[in-house]
Amino acid sequence: MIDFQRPNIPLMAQLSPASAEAVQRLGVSVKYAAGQTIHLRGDMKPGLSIVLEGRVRVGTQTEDGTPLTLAEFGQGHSFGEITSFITLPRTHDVTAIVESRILQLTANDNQRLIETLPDYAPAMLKMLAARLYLTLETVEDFRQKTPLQRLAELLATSSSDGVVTARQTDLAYTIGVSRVTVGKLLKTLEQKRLIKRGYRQIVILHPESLSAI
Amino acid sequence: MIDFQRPNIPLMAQLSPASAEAVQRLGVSVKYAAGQTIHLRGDMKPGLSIVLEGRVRVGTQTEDGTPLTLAEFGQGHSFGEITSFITLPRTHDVTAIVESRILQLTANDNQRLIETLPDYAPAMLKMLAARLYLTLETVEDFRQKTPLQRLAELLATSSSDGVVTARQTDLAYTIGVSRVTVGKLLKTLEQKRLIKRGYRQIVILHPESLSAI
DNA sequence: GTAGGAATGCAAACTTTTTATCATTTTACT
DNA sequence: AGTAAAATGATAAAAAGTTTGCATTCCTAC
Repeated sequence: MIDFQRPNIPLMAQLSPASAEAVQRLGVSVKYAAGQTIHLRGDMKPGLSIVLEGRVRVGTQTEDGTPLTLAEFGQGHSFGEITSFITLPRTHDVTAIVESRILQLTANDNQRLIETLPDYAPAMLKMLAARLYLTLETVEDFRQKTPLQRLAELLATSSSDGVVTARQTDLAYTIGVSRVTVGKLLKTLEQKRLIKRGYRQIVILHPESLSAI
Repeated sequence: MIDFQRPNIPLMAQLSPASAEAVQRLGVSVKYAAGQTIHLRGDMKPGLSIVLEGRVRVGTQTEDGTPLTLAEFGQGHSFGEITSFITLPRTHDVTAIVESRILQLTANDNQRLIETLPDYAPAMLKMLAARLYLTLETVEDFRQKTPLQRLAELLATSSSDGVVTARQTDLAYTIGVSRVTVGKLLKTLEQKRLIKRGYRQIVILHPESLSAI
């Protein structure tokens, strides 16, 4: 097994303490209440955001407006990088899970940081490259893997302390199948004693076997 | 209809003529014969490549080794950016379609360009952001759209002069279904007079209706 | 602590996709 | 020009996934 670099890097962790502080001085810190929307898919408001405190949920909605969760970001993680470099609509909804402080940087702020902080552009490039890599792998998974494999991988990678806290509806959306199918797949995984189904949560009993599917 | 920036930008087109020349001076130009492999999925050889002349094919292989085409890149386009920023294996195979000259830049070269050319990092950031955007949209398409919609979109976006030159096997792999399904879908599109099926090619009769599916 | 909403479990009917084959057409190569 | 390989067209049977519907369980907010 080759020891790859972990391709999931918080932007702030890549910066020197001095640079991280310069970033915080330039941006505007905004407080969001639990559940509050930070921005919506389709918004044309450009800018980079960094989670200073708290936790945010990245997702979309169904046509009928039901929110769906795709991922969560904690402290030090950034989002909205794309819109700070190129004029494009937001790809996802972002809402605060708990009360959170988000550092907001305009495209101009971002430009200035690139010019003034020598380690900023490299950190951003590395982060974007890592995110692109993960996204490309996701596409390959959709092409080549079965829903069961995608589900097993999702559970294995998104568990913390052996527990995945998510609705089946969200798991379903993430791997691109219906909720009913996720229900069936979870049942087969449970019958194989790899997981245990619960309300809004899955307990991972055997992570290695899950990843191996 | 909002006029988005086209998110498919050749790196070299983003650089000033002087910078483009500096890039060429630093890298090594390698000539590849038609059909020759430039690198393979899984390779751990890092580095950025730029197509100076010719055309390359990006793809993968099935387990039995049959090559599959996902995309083609022409002059000015770059590939392998990810590996020049972070130590990760290649995500795709790349081969020359026709005799091509490829500029090879090591991770160190790349680093030096970031430090010395003021417009290099911004160009690279913009390109990576654009590519990430397209890839995220691809993931969303897999989640939300039907194979027919994915096929129609693929045909609409990858036609040049109203013709898409590709095997059904490649179209199938790209949209994540079997060749038989692509055959059926193409048949229904033909019956709707939106396309015309041919050997190794699809003629687009009505691009607007295709995009509208 | 209870009511109402949210999430899950499950079954049946239906639709879509895959797999497996095979004939036919087109192309590439000698 | 003739032949072998490659690609396409098509079909049937099997498998997988979706939709619909409903019962049950769990949780949250009065």
